[in-house]
Amino acid sequence: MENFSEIKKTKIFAEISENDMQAMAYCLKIKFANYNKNDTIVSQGTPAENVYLILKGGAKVENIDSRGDISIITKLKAGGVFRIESSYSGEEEYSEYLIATENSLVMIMNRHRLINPCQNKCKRHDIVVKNLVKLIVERNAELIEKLRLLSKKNTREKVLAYLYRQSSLAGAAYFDIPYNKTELANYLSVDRSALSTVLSKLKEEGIIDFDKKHYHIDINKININK
Amino acid sequence: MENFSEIKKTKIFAEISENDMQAMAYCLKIKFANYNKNDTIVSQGTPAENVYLILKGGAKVENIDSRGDISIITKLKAGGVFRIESSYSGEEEYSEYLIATENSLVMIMNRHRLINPCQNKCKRHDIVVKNLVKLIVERNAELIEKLRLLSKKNTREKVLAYLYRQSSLAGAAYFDIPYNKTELANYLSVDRSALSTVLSKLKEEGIIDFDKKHYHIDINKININK
DNA sequence: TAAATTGTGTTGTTTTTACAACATTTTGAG
DNA sequence: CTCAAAATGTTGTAAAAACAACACAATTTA
Repeated sequence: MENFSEIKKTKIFAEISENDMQAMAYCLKIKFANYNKNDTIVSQGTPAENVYLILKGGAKVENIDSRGDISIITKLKAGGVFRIESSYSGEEEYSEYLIATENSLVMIMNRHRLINPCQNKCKRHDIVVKNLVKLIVERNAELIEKLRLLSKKNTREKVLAYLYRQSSLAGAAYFDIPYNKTELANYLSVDRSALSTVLSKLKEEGIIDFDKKHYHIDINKININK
Repeated sequence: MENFSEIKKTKIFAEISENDMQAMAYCLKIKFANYNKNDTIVSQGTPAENVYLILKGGAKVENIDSRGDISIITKLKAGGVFRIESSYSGEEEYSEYLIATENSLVMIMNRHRLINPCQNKCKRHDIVVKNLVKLIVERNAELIEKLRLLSKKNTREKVLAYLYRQSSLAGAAYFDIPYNKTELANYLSVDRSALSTVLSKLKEEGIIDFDKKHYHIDINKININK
């Protein structure tokens, strides 16, 4: 099957055989599309019909509010799914937009079919639904984590909480983050130059160090200069 | 069955008959507990084993960070479920705590049993699991909504976005919110007195009006004085 | 590789916030 | 109903953030 080598690497279809995937393709109204870097894959406000699975490349999910402020919701790598929760929700239009951050291959599936695939109650559908729910719950945990960040009352706390978290996830004091400074500012919902100032201050204090997207955090110093 | 009249009012067990509920009680290790106002129902940091369904009364979900700052996550009414997503996630301990805001009756269920109830693959379990997923997705939408609020860059925008949303949900320019001023400040992660100042200013400008938990918002004026 | 675009750090100014302290008002318990 | 506790609005001050403008560095792309 077309692109199956990528499909089987994703969490949502991990345990599905090529034959089963073939069978589901029609059922889920699967389509494939290629996008160039910076292409808009989904616009904010368009009717929510599909779920988008990144097979190759990467994309970022953003939201623009009535004031024109952009807020980065998250970044998706291969295997990531855009609006996965929309499969179960009744949302009528996408409240976010999706932009390719690299040249990408995307698999597009009908969101209704995904949870109620077809008449044949075959086992593969159960697996997909179960994986889907697992992904939604993971997304939920991510959202809670981000809420915890944004609840911090100043930029310094936000940055430290974010970096500490990334360090924990990486299991090391040295780690890479997926955002450049401008994007990090958007992600944390703070002004870019203010973020830059805070980062410089933290570096000067020896609490963190960074170069490009590569960071180091000295955990022992976090609580000392609070 | 004990408390069945309350149970059948909840979204999660809505379509379940009394007999089926009876049968599930053992399976889900159901227990009931009464709490007085301000009682702690679940402490932050305790091992995550159960899911808590409010049958009567109400409760609030809060989080306290390492700095001691309290942040109100949400308020639950009858039918609300605490840590519903924990049933599917691998979290080891509760990262939030739950406090009764009124005298409350709570149903406690084993989180693992809830999604993998028992050997008998009876239909009622499917229904519960489906409802569970629906609730998780709703929770997901709530989280996204709150993220949108906290992404606003100042208190005024946060307040207006919050009130506008509540007004939309109520379908009216006059509406009640579940929070008093102190709680609203925690919910929006801003200083209470700063919130008070902003609210007073908005009232003075004629954009909003309020008394206790009752609010009015003049939608036409929101974008004019931005 | 050169030119254009994007990213980054810095600085000064203005606005907003947090913080603290206080006087009232409201609420709730006994 | 009374009294203590909690909530609320206000104010002044200090800290922090947003904003804007700029120089330079890094990255793209033609």
